[in-house]
Amino acid sequence: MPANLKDVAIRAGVSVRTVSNVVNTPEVVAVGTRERVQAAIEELGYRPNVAARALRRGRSEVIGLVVPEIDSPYFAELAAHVVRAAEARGWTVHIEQTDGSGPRERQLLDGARGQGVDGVIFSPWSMTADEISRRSAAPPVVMLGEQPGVGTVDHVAVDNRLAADTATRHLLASGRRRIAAVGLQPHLRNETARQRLAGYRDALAEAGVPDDERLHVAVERLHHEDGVGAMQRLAQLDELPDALFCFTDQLALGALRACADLGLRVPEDVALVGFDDIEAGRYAVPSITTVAPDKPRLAELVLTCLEERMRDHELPGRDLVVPHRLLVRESAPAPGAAPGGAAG
Amino acid sequence: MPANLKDVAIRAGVSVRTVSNVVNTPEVVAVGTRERVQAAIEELGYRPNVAARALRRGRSEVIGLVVPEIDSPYFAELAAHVVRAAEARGWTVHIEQTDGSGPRERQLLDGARGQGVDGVIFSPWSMTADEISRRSAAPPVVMLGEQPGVGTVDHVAVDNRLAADTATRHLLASGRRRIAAVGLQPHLRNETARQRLAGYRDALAEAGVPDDERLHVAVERLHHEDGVGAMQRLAQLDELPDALFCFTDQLALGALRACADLGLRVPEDVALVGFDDIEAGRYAVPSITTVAPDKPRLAELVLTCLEERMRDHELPGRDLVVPHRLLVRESAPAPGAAPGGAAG
DNA sequence: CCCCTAGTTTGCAACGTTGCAATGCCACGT
DNA sequence: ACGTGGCATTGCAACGTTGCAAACTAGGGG
Repeated sequence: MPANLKDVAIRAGVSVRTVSNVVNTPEVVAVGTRERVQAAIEELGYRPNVAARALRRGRSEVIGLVVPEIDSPYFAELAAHVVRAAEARGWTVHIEQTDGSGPRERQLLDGARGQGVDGVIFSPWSMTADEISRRSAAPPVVMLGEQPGVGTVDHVAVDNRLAADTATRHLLASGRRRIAAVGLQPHLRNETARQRLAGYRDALAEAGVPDDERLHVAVERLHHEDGVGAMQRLAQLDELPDALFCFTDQLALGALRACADLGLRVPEDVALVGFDDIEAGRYAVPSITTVAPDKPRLAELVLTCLEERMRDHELPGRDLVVPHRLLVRESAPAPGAAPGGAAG
Repeated sequence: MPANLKDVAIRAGVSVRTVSNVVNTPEVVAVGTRERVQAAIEELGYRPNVAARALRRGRSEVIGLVVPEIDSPYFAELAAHVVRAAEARGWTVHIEQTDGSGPRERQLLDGARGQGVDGVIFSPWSMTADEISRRSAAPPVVMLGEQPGVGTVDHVAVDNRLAADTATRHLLASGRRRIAAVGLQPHLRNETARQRLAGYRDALAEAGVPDDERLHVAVERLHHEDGVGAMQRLAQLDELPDALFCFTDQLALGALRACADLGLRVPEDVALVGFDDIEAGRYAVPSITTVAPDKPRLAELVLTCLEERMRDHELPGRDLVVPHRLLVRESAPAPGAAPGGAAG
């Protein structure tokens, strides 16, 4: 049985309340008493019971991180930052996986709310902001990823449309004209993918390059294997694409693998741009040119957002943008660059 | 304010206790009452308060997963399995990162214990089983990774020595003789690395190949960049190695990248074997031959272990082995295999 | 010598839930 | 009509903590 306040109180010869004060507001306790109590705490190895504390205080100091899959490198890297940033605030992080399924997202969001977390970071693939807003009350929610319209929920994301535009322009600038867009998920209400497609179209339109729908490749998920499949399908077109804008680095890495199998050289025959800047993309051969969201900033911003909402539950929905930059690497080098050279 | 049992009780015209019964043991409640109460629960959107429940029951249904870094693909993949397996048991998972630092491991292990988790899955890089055993009591701990001796704590791992032996034999069988071992971490008490080195030596000894210490490469961490550095250092030896046994796939991927930069062909000039079977290794060019632990089984086993220990806190420390297999892929093909072909 | 103040310490109640054991109710058998 | 047994429901207390406000102590001024 772990020691509780009472045990410590008896040992130190003070009241339970005083021990609680030593733990929570040591400055109001006389030095002598404080030391005596602290000694008793050490001796008994006392740790506050978080359940009791949460019950009494009405706060658990736990937040939920609800993502489609924690083993996708992007989410894993993000989670690492979130956990660190949470720790700096004295919070711990619950992880839940939705696999991107709508029912599961709904269930978890409802579940997580009763689950005694103080806030939820939610990365939806199927649910829209609207739907989420409607499930009112309880712990504040901050969404990852863009959303159409402004609900009552905050959302934090890079400017996907602009980023996709930048990425596509980069390919256009190096002379590519048949640029495929890989990563649409029409079976999900994936607003992020839509924004990226929109940005891709912006760039094509601006450059006067026709938007050939045969170059839009839908995928089931966003894993390596989907990238392989996408490239294989593209290879069957009458005319090969000369570049791929992949909506995630994992897709790009899959496409890269498929290119190798198809005997296509990257970037000579096909250039590749990815999204997310996952670690593996930096070390691939060739290294993957990618759009890098500022992940530490993203994590920090999301937590700040939650923090503010915990203080004031009535805040209106906000729409926060995280900076990003295009990291030009080997799979889609700068316009006139000489071939070869190390990763960025 | 979320509804509580009392609100529901009033609405349904029954006692608080009956509502509690409906929630926990519906079979003891008369059908009519049950339906009335369930309706009230729906209407008020009642969710049990987990803090109160945990306080009263003495169990939180939360387990802690303490790993060095959640963004390492191996741990991310493992976490995904652990979360899924936990969910099947109605548990949620807290994630904590130690960065492999000893003090931090100690702190978290102690912290997590007071933190109201029912059990801890702990993946140490610095602490030994001995040390962990000594920090007695409170929630049960199951360790990931091998440990010397048998403490009072369970540990679950693949047979690293055997696996390393198999991997090294594979390289020897294909004619390699100067095989480097990459991934020692002498600055940590990393027993896993030691076991892998031991297995590597077993294989060399058996084959009568001298164990050249210059081919043992220590690394700071186990990331891609460490693999790059290791390969670079190996390239400066008088005589190049003709194979690398890397203790993680990330190291192997880093080495692969370095080989490309050094103009070394894989596997023709240098063969690579990794460990962990992370997704990225399956799609690399060439794909990485690797030792694959059965991760789903590992997760399942760890949770079963915890479950048993929750029931009986006095169980002796156990030493559980998870199956593994060598996946032969392109970076170190089978002995007489023709070059080329797809990943496994 | 007493009162007041500031500085410490304390008791009580409550957070929402569930274990325990008691109570109430009804139908059945005698 | 009455006792009995079984099912359904209930009240009380407690889990460990902290908010609140009261109580106590000592020191200084009147």
